Amino acid sequence: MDRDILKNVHLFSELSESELEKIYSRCDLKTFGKGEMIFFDTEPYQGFYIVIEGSVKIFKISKDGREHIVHFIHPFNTFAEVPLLEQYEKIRNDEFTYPANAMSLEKDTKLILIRAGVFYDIVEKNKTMCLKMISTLAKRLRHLNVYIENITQDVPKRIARYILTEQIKIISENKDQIELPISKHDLAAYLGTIDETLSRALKKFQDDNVIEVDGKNIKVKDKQALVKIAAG
Amino acid sequence: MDRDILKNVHLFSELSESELEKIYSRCDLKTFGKGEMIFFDTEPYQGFYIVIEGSVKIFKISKDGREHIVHFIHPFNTFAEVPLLEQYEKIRNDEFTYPANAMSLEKDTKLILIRAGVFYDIVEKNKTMCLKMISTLAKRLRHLNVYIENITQDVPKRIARYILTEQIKIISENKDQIELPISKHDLAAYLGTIDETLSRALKKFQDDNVIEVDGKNIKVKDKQALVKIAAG
DNA sequence: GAGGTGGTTTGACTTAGGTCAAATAAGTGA
DNA sequence: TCACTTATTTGACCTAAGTCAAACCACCTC
Repeated sequence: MDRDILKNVHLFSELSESELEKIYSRCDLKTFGKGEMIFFDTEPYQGFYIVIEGSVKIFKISKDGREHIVHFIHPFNTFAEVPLLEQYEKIRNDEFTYPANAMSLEKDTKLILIRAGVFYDIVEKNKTMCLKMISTLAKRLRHLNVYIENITQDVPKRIARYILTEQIKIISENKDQIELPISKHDLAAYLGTIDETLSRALKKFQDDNVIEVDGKNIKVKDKQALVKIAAG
Repeated sequence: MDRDILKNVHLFSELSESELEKIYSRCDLKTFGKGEMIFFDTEPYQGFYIVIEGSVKIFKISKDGREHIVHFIHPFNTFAEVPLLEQYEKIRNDEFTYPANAMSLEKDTKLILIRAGVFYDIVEKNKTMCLKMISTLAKRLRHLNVYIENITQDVPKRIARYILTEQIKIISENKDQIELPISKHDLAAYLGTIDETLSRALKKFQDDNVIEVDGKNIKVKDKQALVKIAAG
């Protein structure tokens, strides 16, 4: 791994060369296969991760066995920083587990593990990083707020919202065609539902001529209708 | 208001006298009646609040008009800091609304409003405060995680969990008797359900001899059973 | 091309929990 | 204490979305 990769990580973008070097020399690079578990919510907390390549899902399993995906993490973003930060005041406490499970979604997901001690050393000396951390947390908080807002809505609404916000990314390239970046199973879990319900709802949209589904490809045929459903 | 009140606010607990003075001289004290709105999620962001007396609920209204309470805020805690922090990098941007609604829950809820500018001035010079902010956010994040975990469970489970965690506070005074700190309506909204469903579920618990309900007073008669339901 | 192995879809069935409407109980100010 | 508003409970009913079981499909590998 090239050390300069660390510069792409927003959290580290304003560190000095020597600080980067310090982190680089003390972090672990790990590679995971598709579907491989990165950690369980039962295991002791070691530190947080940065995605370099591939993607990761963060999820919880409810007692009835259903999976609920809370985040997808893409390259240069971090995950599992929260226990670290929450513990800040009782620094270096050992008995702490991860708050959720994490699984690799792609064949060669490359991650960097930053151990708690390394992080504390840096953050204590670096206010900019501290502020960035705050900003990251705030964004995550907002994300969870949206998530909560969504799961209180019905499934078609959640799907419509998902498609519309996904589409925003694509529309900038002038297309009404989007490609799901994840499997339908993961999408269902992310939307807080199950495969069957998602499948049926998509079919209904198709029957109503709102979208056209072909595998992972979705073509929006009636954006107005979709917006209306999403707004509910 | 006494200036020393600010010392009770965890976020400010390690500020110097002069810093406290600066905040004190530049903040607004506001009083709200029960049920009075503090802000709507449509109005421009002004700054964050600190509860001095009384309590506050933070909630969202879904399009079908249902209310979902996300937080209850009690004395010496802050709320609505997130937009402030998220904006940190584009400091002092004006066009921003509150992410949710806030309403006073008691007759004389006293709040302090800290405007964005004041906060930025302080935090930029004070690393401890920065770290505390991180820790606050991290805790809030965890709270939301629990919240999400809960709303994916069925209503009886959510109630059981609520009772058990509420009871923890009381048990320290050796009681199996708890008193709901909020109305049943608010409890229902907090548990992500409606009054009727909450009522029926409580009745069921009572019929099953798990608890005894008398207005806001709940007596736990069979803690084992409750634990079992909560764990489910 | 046969046989796997996930991912996805369909159908038949069940149910938690929502809606609507109305009765009761509690709380509050004059 | 009365009158009136607000909170809580109850009953009858309905529906979104979950379960279970089975079929289908699209890639892979051998």
